[in-house]
Amino acid sequence: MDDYDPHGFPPFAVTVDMVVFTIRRSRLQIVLIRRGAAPFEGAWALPGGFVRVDEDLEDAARRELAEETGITTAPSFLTQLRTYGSPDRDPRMRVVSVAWWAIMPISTHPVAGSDAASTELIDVDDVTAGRIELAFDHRLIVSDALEALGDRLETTTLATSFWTEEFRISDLRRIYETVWGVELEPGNFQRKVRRVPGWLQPTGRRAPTTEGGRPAELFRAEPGLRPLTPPLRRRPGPDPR
Amino acid sequence: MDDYDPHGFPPFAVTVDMVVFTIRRSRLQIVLIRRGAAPFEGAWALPGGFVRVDEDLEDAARRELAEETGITTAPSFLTQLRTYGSPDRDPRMRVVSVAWWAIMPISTHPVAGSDAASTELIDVDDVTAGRIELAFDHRLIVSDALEALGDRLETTTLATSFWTEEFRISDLRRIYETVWGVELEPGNFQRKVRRVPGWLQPTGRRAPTTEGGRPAELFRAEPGLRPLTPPLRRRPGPDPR
DNA sequence: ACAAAAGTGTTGTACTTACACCCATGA
DNA sequence: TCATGGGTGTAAGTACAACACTTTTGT
Repeated sequence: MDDYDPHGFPPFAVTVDMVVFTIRRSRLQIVLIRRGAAPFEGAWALPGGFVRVDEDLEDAARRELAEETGITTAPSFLTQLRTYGSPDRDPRMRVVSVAWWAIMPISTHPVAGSDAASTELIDVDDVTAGRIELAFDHRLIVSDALEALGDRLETTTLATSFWTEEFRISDLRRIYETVWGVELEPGNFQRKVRRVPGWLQPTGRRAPTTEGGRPAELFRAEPGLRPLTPPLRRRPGPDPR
Repeated sequence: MDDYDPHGFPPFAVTVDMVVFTIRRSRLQIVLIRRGAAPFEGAWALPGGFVRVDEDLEDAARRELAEETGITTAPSFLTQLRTYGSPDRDPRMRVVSVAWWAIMPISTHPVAGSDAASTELIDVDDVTAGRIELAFDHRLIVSDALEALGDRLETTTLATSFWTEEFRISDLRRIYETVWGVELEPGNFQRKVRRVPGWLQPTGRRAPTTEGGRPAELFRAEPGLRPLTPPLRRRPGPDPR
């Protein structure tokens, strides 16, 4: 930084973009908004916007999420993804965007239909498969965020951040299946997550049986985030043909 | 981004900072420069500087590394770390810095003493332990980069990027030991890395024996980067007391 | 012969997948 | 009774750490 020049620095705009994951009807979804102005007017886009000059980047992410979507509950998890700054990513000017990803607890998904009329929850599959067009490089950002989420599920207790209330082990399993796009053995999954000391706290209650079958035990998640030892491996074990 | 305002956006400076790892005399080191101007004049700092207005972020990182350190060989690995943008991280103005980390091959470490007189290779330990003071939040950036490096060694074949030429398996083991700060069983390590198909390519040659002992086989690394299956786990296996 | 590093063998334990099987409920 | 999902048992295979042991060089 020897060539530092406080008065002649190039003019950059700095924005934040947010990928907010939630689960609805066993489907992994993200929060999107409809753009009201050019470019990409009418297209779907991630919530986000300008960072203020005295504002921390993470604060900006939280603020823009609340302002643009009407979501008032704080995400149960929020972390930086990476920064996207290709010179041509915005047709009008040079924009560097710091992307974040987050998890919204499931109990708070009256999101769609909130006061922000243009806010919707969209299936991640529809985005990654290209059935939904996103503005700017937002489709790439969503792919990267999905990758990061999948990685964190392997090594940390993050998955339970999708609930503030009770859940069944099969609910937890469906998170993993949805994010990883695989099917997991119910029995083996059960044992693995139960073995993690302290993660799943028994409530003593049982779920009402909905489609037949033995009622499931209900658990509450340990608060906070911890590394999983051993990790829940994504790849189906060793398979060196 | 509905409140997009091309003419009134807040004035941000965007910089890049680089953490460039290399190994010298079995010690993990990073490239640092001496600052020639205020603030932090005379202090150590990471190479880095302003992103140009039409320049890709990664290109800026490579350019600043070359300009500030005189290092002409391209790093064998370069990836984004994260972005640091606390409002008070630079006392003069609002700066958002996109941090990167990289690996320099060992054979190219005539770096210290190159034409950039202020460039030095410094032990990472001296930085993380606070024996060397760094400008701005650069000590935090180094810690985060070290963490990221350790993680990648677990799951990818990245470690061999430290060499362009031949190396011994014990050289490779010392990388892991240095970055993770642990001692590894030579025999077990040997088997694990040999088991990865394609990673270590035999050259048929043997190292001259330096301190006695059977001469080691010399290997060359497979080009590119691959996931390690199974990963080389950092934690000493399962140990649930 | 001895020291030292390279590399292999072996054993007991942990973890995994696959799949059989039992449990507890509603219809 | 049957269907269904919840949950446990079990066996074969993989990976692991620990450590003994053999190999191959220099002195």
